[in-house]
Amino acid sequence: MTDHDTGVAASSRSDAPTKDFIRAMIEQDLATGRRGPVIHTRFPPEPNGYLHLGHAKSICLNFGVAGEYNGLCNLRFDDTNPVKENQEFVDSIRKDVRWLGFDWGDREYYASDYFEQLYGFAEKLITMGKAYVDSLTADEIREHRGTLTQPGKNSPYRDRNVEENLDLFRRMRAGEFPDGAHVLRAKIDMASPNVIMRDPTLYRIRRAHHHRTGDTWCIYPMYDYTHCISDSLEGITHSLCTLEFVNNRELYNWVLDTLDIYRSEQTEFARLNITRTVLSKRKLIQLVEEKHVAGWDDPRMPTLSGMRRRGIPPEALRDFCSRIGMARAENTVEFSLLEFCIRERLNAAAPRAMAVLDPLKVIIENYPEGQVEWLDLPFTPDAPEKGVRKIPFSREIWIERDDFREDAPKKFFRLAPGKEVRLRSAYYITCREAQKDAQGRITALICTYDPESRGGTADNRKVKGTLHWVGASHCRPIEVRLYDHLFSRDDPDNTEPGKTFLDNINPGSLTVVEGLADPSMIGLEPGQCLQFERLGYFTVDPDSRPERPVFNRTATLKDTWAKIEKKDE
RNA sequence: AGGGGUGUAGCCAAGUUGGUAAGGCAACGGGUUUUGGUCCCGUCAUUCGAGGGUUCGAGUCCUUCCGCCCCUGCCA
Repeated sequence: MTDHDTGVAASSRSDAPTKDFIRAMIEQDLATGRRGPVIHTRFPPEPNGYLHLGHAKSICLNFGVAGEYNGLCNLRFDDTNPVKENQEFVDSIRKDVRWLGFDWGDREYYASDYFEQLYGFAEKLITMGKAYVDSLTADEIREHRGTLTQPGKNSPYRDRNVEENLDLFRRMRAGEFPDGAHVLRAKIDMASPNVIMRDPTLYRIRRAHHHRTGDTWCIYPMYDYTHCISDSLEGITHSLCTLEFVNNRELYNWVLDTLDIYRSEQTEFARLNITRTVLSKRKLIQLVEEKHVAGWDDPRMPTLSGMRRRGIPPEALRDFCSRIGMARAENTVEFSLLEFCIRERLNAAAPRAMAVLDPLKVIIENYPEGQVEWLDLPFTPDAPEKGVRKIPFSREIWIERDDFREDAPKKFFRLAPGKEVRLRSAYYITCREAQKDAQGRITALICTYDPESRGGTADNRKVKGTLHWVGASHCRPIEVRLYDHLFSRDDPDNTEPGKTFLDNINPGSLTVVEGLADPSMIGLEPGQCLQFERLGYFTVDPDSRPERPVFNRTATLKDTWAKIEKKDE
């Protein structure tokens, strides 16, 4: 699956999409040799949360192009803000990137590994007169920055001489000043129309324990200063990031050009949005911390760990990322495209099985009492030679309550009084009567079967309906967790005044039911995915125990009947 | 004295130098089917944010206007 030379997974699709603007640019760079013979990218997450689908787009891009053009892709942790970052996030990111199908070999880097070099470059900027220590408060700096329409004002400390700046900066590092007392700023242009260029902060004093450097440092470099130098040090040829960093590109170039060191080319692409979910780390953190979900790996979460637990295969995610395309226009991809990718992959990969989620007892009155027949259910219906599951048929079975109607509408071709249906891989049965309790609720169906129809075929009778079922003699209870969209709106952020995305959480996003399945589904390994025929794809959850199997519904099957029924209403 | 980015179907998205609007998802018809699944076939932009101009010919070039997104962290 993975190619160790490039550290990149092979494409899962043969019909590759047309080249996007980034690949077109890379091909041209390769043709002209402008950026050397080997392209080098990097995936640079901040370890302040778990990876989500938006990151998957970036991972597939960065590792993807490296693989396609025989280049290299680094994994680099952008760990410059110790108050938000920790080792748990680092570990989860490594695990998730690997799970998605990519391998960075020995090229695992940390911005924090460059702290000493970064510091050296800062002293160089000071010596060049291109950076100064500012002693304004944070509020004062904000006031001096001006607004979007008005230029800023120079700080009174802007003209400190090199010696004083150097002395102050060294004492900042030495811990002589309290947090917030000073910052190091680039000396650029307080009147720049690009607000980012108005003497951006390069270093701040922050007494916080860093997950890798411990208490070695009390000053930490800012993103704009760190990222470009990290790219430069690693020899990155193409620095790909999302559109909100377009304005930062001018500063990216300024730092490297001023220092006169190797410069990569930053290129921006549109970040991913999906209907019915949020893909902002801040919001996902909030969902977890305020316990709106069970954790980062809650199967409803758009995190890689949540989707893994839900049972979504990494191949489906890679396919999704290649299908959504790569452009610079804002976009919101419909959730149905992800569902399509999941179903397409699982339809090919998941063995078939039968389970009943809302059981209704069927008694076959002409079937011998005590008799059990073990019938064959093919793992893959289109290739029965690939193996079968042995399922027990007996006088009493369970079917889906949904599959019976006392007053069946015209297009309903499941069970109804007097109607005949096929039981999947078994016999034809005809409903004789429905038994009810005192409240009128149906408790069981009395049916007869046609002994000639074993295997599901008999003469040339037209039987439209085929039902899934489980034999009552051997079945066992299973816990099934049914998931729906986490949010009830296409755009959860589009709220009424005074409300937030949290008000759009779908209260019905999780339903737990107790279903029935035959014994072959007991004791499966977590992560194993099955298709429960006519219902959907279900994946064994890590909570599963032999005495209590637990399944997550990964995706439903397309349901044409539900559409017909809705239309006829 | 704001700057930057971006508009092609319900959604995503191709559309090199102007030559007569790819593809996928969704939707809708039909066929096959022991899953109302899969698979197969078909339909779905006289028009590219709007107006004007250049041209034999404009999504592509020029021009004016409009919409949406990003930027005023000692976050990334």
